[in-house]
Amino acid sequence: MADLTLEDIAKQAGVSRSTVSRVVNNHPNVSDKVRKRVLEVIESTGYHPNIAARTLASQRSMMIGLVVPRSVSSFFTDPYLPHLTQGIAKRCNQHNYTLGLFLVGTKEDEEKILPRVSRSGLFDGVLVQAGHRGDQVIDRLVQSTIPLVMVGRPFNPEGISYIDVDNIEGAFKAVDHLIQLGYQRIGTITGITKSTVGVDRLEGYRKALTERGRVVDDTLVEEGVFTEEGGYHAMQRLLPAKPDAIFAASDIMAVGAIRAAQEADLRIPDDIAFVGFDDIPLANHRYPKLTTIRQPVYQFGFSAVETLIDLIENGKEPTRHVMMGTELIIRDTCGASRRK
Amino acid sequence: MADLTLEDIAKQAGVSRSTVSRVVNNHPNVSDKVRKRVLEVIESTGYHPNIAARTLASQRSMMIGLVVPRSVSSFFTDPYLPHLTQGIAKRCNQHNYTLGLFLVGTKEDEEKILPRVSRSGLFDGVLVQAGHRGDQVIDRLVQSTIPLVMVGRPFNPEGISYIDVDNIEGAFKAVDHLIQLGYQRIGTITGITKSTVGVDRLEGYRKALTERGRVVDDTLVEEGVFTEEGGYHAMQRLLPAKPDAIFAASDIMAVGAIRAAQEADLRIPDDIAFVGFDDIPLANHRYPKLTTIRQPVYQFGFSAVETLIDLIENGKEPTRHVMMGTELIIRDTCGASRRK
DNA sequence: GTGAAAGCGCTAACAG
DNA sequence: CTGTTAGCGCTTTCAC
Repeated sequence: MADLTLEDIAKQAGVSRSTVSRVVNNHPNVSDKVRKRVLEVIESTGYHPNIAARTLASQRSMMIGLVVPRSVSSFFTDPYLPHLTQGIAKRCNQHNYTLGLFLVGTKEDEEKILPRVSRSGLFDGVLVQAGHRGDQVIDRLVQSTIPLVMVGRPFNPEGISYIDVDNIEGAFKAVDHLIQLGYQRIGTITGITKSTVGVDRLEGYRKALTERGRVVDDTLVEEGVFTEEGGYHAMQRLLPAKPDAIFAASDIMAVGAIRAAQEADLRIPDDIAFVGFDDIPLANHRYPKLTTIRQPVYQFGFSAVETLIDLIENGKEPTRHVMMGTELIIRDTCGASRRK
Repeated sequence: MADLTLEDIAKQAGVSRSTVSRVVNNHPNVSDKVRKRVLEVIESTGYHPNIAARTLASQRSMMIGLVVPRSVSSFFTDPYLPHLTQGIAKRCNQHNYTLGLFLVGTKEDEEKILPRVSRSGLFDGVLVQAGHRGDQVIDRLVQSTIPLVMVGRPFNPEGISYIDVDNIEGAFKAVDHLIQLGYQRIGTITGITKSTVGVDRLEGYRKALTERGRVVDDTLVEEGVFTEEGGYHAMQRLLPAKPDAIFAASDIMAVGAIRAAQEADLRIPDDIAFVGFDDIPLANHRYPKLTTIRQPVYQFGFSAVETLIDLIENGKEPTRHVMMGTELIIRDTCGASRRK
């Protein structure tokens, strides 16, 4: 049971260590007879290869790391990351990779984590969630030679593989929907504009208004951090401008914004409409239910893992960019059912 | 930069490999002079030890795994696990441990994950979130010889170290609070009673009623899964019994229950009061704000890691049991401010 | 198709 | 205090 080695199995099966190794690794050059015998011994003994030894000898660990930078503060506030992590974990399992998790909370964490993930050969590759412009961890990881895939477009994407949705287009759909419904004073709560998501969704908002011949009124634009409270406070700042509809750059901010509106005795969607972004489970579990732009977060995880494994096995060049689609999900807060 | 070995450093510093190893591992028997010289070479070359080699030679990987069983379905639905994971990750960093994440989603995952975590020597120990009675993963992990700490009390705790809160006492506090406020028909939405949390919080509910001379009315008790929808549906079943207060065994269920009550045109807390359990961030970001029992989830993570490292370094015997405190957080949904 | 042998990079006695 | 010497358990040429 405990601590069997290749040698032990070899002895019991009456073959050499190499042969057992070949069997374990599914190499072709083993006769069916021998293979069967070895497999039986392995089965009956419950042997499992020692991963550290295998890693040392093969220079492949079959482990990848997921790094969540410090500037991604919302790990347990927003279901986005848990959801992404699930997708990643699932795909790792399917490919027999083990997932290492690195949540960077402080400068101190940063120093401890970086060497462990970028050198030392323990990880074959790294997944990094995009964060704010200038995040140390991201920059330093990108500079290292380890295969790397970012989830979310970085500001400076040269030479970096990443997966993302078209945030401009997604935001465009949201705002255009509000325009079609006849709202006149459409405001937006942008995410942090130190992130590409924040910038892109704001641009989508602008683009929709402009293309429909509206003017962008800066008093209707407020920046918030990507949290419930961020949305709440941004909405409070927005209220004096009397918007009749809001596009919030994330569902969780939309939830906060709605709370602010409700506290100001506004009815939703009669007095003010909302569209969010993400389609988190809560969006469909609120009262009223949130109209939003769905992005396939779980699939991000799948795609990120696939891409990373591709990089590991086939080299980092050329750079891979995967773009995934978004979808407008119409529910109650946009007022579509009453307006049209 | 790339692929330096101990040998390289030794050569450059003019010492033996062992000496460099001693310096790297902070062994005492090295003269200050030599230590300094070696450290300089390490610094200037950017050398980092190869972890696989170290693991193989020392039989210690400095890695622990976190296993989330299949029966814990709410990984991205409830902030509990993300929060716990954060605490664990933080403590791992501080102790220079690397965290491996295993989310068991399907039977298939189970088969792939178990050998990777229980044998193969890759992990020095495992943290397991408690799940339902009879969960395969938990049982099989417990049977293996790997050091293991459960987060949450298992049904059969013999020989198993775990950390938990006193759920009976916590639920007691919640229900007693409602009793003190004068509510007469106090119902409860229990969690899944295939879990110890579910069982214990129900027992706390019963105990509070009984100790205050009330009778437990089974029509006021409904079981739900630990999700928003679970709470929503349980509440719908509870409504005909006309409760005037509800203790929900988790905040997320309370949120669902409140939605059901609101859809039935009940005002909160005037028509019906609510107390939850957990104190998730949302509890304080809802309108009205949720009265709840706070449990120190982040600290669970800390404590679990500490305990596991203790087990790894000092042996699994005797079994460790850590109990942490809960706290009643009074907000709006219990109606305390209006009643008293 | 199979075996022998040389490492992978490090730790840990054991000498000295 | 420092160096020498075995391994740790596996992969991977290279012969046969």
